[in-house]
Amino acid sequence: MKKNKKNILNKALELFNDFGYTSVSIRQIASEIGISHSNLIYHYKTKNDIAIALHQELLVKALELNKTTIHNPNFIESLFDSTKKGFEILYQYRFLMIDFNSILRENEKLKQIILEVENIRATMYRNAINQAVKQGYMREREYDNEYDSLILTIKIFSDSWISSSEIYETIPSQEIIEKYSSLFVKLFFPFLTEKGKKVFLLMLDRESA
Amino acid sequence: MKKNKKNILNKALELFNDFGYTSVSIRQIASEIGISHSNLIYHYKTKNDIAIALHQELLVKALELNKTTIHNPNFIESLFDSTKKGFEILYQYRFLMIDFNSILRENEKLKQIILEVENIRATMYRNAINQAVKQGYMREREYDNEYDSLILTIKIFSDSWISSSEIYETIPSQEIIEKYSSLFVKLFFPFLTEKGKKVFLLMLDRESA
DNA sequence: GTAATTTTAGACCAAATGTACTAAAAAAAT
DNA sequence: ATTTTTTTAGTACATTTGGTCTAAAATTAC
Repeated sequence: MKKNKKNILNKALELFNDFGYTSVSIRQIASEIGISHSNLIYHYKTKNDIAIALHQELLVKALELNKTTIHNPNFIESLFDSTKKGFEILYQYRFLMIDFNSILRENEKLKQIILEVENIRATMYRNAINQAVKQGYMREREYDNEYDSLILTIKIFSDSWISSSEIYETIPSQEIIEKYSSLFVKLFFPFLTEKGKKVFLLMLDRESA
Repeated sequence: MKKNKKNILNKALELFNDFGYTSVSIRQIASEIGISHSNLIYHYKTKNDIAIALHQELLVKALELNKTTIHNPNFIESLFDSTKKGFEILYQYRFLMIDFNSILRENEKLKQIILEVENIRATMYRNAINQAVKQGYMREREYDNEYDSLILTIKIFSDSWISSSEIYETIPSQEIIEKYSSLFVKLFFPFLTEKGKKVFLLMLDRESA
C-alpha cells in the first residue's frame, strides 16, 4: 500500500519540521498516524531512511523547478524568480537545513548524496555567473578567485538561512521566505554592471510593490 | 573545589565539539573525567547549564578581543585582524554553532542571551560600517537599506561558517579558520572605495604570503 | 477458492538517559 | 576536636528508544 508509505513521509516531515529531527522518534511518527512502530519499521528500517526519502522528494521538486526556469535568458529576472521558488521548496523541507549537521553526522549515505548535489549546484552557479558576465550583467572579477568566493558564500547562505531565521525571526513563514530570498539575491548586487544594477533595482521595486 | 568544575567544562567542550552536543550525555562526560554522574549533576544540574557556562567562557574571550582591537583606526586592517581572531575563538566553541538550533530549542535562557549578544554585534558592525564610509574606505549605499542587508548577511555567515565547514571541509582546523575568515572579509570587498580596495588587496597579499 | 505474499500489530528485550534519594567522605568553620 | 557544610559515589527507578521475533490479518496471485 503506497498510501501508508506516503502517510509516513508526510507526518515525518511535519514532525521533523516542527520539533527537530533528533527529538522525533520512529515511535512518535507511527503513533501520530495510528500505526504500530513495527509497521513503520517495516516500511523504513531507520529514521535515516526516512530522511533520505524526504531528501529525495526535495531533489525531485528542485529538479522540476530547474527544468522550468532554465530557459530564461534574462539573468537578473531568472535569479529573482528561481531563488524565490527554490527557497520555498527548501523551506518545505526545512528540518534538513535546521538539523543539517546532526543528521549528516549519523547518515553517511545522505551526506554523500548532499555532497554530490552540492557540486552540481556550484557548477550551475559558476556557469550562470560566467554567462552573466558575458551578457554584461555582471562585471569581471577584480581579484583572483573573486567569484569562487562568491559561490562559496552562496553555498553557506543557502544552507543556513533557514537555520538562522528559525532563531531570530518571529514573522510568518511566507514573509521569512520573501525576506531571505530577497537577501540572497542582494548578494549579487555589488557585482553587477550599471546595466545589471538597473534591472536589479527595477526588480526590487516590483517585488516590494 | 574549583578544579573539578573546570575539568567538567573542559571535557564537556571537548566531547561536544567532537561528537555533537546532543549525542553526548552527562554520564559520558562524568565517566571520561572519572567522577560519578551524580557528582557532575551536583555541579551542573543539566547539560543546558554546562552549555550556558561554556557560552559564558566564549563571551569573556570575545569581550577581551574587543577591548584590544577596538582602537585600530584603519578599518580594513582591523577587519582582517579581528575577524581572524574572532573566528579562532568561535572555533574553540564550535559545538555551539554546529548544534545551534537543537541547543537553543531546549535552552530558552541561552537563547535570550544569544539574542542580546546578537543585537550588540549588529550595532558594532553598523557603527564600523558608518565610520568606514566616513573615512572613505566604503562607498555610500546604492539603494535603501543596502548595508542593513550586508549586516544581516554577516550575521548569517558568522553563525554558520563552522557548520558548513564541518560538512564540506577535510582540511585541518587552522586552515579552515584561515579560509573562512578570509572569505568573511571578502564580503566587504565589493562595497569598498578605490582607496579601500587598494588596502584590501594589499592585506590579501600579505595574508597569502 | 486456495496458496503465497505483503502488510500489520503486539509483545518482549537490552541499552541508555535523566533524575531522585541516601549516605559516606572530605573540607571548612567554629 | 567537633560540628557544619560541601563534595562525592552508589543505587535504584521510570521512561524512552531502537530493534527483534512471532503471528495474525489483508492483499495479491494463481
